[in-house]
Amino acid sequence: MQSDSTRDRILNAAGPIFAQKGFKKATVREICQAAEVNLASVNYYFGDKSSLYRATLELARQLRSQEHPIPSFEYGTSPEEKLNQMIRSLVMRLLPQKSEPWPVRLMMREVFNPTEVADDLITSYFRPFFDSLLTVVDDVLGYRLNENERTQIGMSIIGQCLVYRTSQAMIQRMFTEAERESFTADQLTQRIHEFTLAALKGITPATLPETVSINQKN
Amino acid sequence: MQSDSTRDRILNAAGPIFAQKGFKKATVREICQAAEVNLASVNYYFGDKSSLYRATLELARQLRSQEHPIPSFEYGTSPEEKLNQMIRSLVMRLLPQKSEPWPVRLMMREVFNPTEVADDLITSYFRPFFDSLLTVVDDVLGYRLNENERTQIGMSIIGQCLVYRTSQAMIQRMFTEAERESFTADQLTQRIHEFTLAALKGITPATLPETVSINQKN
DNA sequence: ATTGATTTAAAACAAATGTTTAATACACTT
DNA sequence: AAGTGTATTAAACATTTGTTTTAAATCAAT
Repeated sequence: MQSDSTRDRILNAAGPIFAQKGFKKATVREICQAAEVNLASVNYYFGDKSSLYRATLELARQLRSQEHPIPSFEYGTSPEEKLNQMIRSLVMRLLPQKSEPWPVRLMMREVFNPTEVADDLITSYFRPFFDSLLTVVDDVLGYRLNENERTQIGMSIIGQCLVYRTSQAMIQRMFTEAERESFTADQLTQRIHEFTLAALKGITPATLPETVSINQKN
Repeated sequence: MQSDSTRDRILNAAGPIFAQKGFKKATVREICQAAEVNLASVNYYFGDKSSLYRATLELARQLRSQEHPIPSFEYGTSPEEKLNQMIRSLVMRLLPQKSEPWPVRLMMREVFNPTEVADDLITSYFRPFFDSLLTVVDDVLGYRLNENERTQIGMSIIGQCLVYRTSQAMIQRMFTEAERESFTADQLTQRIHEFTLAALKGITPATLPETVSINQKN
């Protein structure tokens, strides 16, 4: 199938444009011009603009998931080290890089300004990560908090990481370039890890039904 | 001047619509219909759509700033209590409420998806809050961290609060309605406060003049 | 090479939308 | 009451943009 050439050119051109401008602001003409194909090609190959968007998002997920899987830990990894890896994984995904791959940006856009494709993306991509993170929290604590507190602590952790993406605009305007350059993945990972670890160590389980000890202990 | 009537009707109608749909998706026709004025009135009174948007944002800021000033503390307030109040202030502003006032939503939209009016909004509205928060952090610690760490700890705190707004879509899809209902301002304030306080207490300052990382591997 | 399907190309179409115009109504002054 | 400046209205205009059409070109198989 040599259709590959044109169809793929559209897909590859649409990715960065959708990622940068979003579904509404990106125009079919713009995409076709970037792909150097005729205006009608989008409708020919994808039916309409929406379907092209879905196809682009699907491609993004494929490219991305094989690149940044949820961390899997080797036997013997300490809970603290697991937590560190989870945080690093989050920060690495979220931190806006110089040449940020468009799949990341597109998926982020979809998550924070969902159209209608977001459901699947979240349940199959973020939810598992979140659950995995909570398990690590259990590990660090040595016991499992009640659901409510457990969830909100998870939110506190990802909140610390997310803010560096969601508030990009704010950061850009609140800090000098020099300050911003210190926001490296390594440094942020370390700081968030330290902050979180200290918080977990110091937490007194607010609601104490008999906190059941879980996993390997015992 | 009975023009007041029409001009104000436009402004008041534009507020909620811009807040909900953003500048691009909100249409002049829609606004005029809601205001029950003629289509041409927007251009007659404001020149063009952009100017109307700016006027709306200006109104939003006026309405809002007199309602939620930065907390000022009475003499004798403990550092911990100050921190609690700052966090509460943030959470209250950020938590999506059932009947959320449109000025909040509009300003949030502008902050996270800035058009070009955002600069002023951030420097005059958020930056002072952030500085104030950092001062409270100094108080709680009893000393002042180096700029870098101090800033990033501030980010960790506001990140915990911001996430409940920026990730609304994610939250809606990751948690059941019952779980979400436990995300009350009071409870979140308490949790974030506890988490943050524990983190601050447990932090080992890397504030020595030389930036020596103290990551003690275990 | 012929034929039939597929792909590309240019133009046209239709709907949405910001803006302008030109006529009319209104209120207030003289 | 006439006049004048302001406010309102309906219609038109111009542009953008997603989509469709129709014809030409290309390719693969017989």
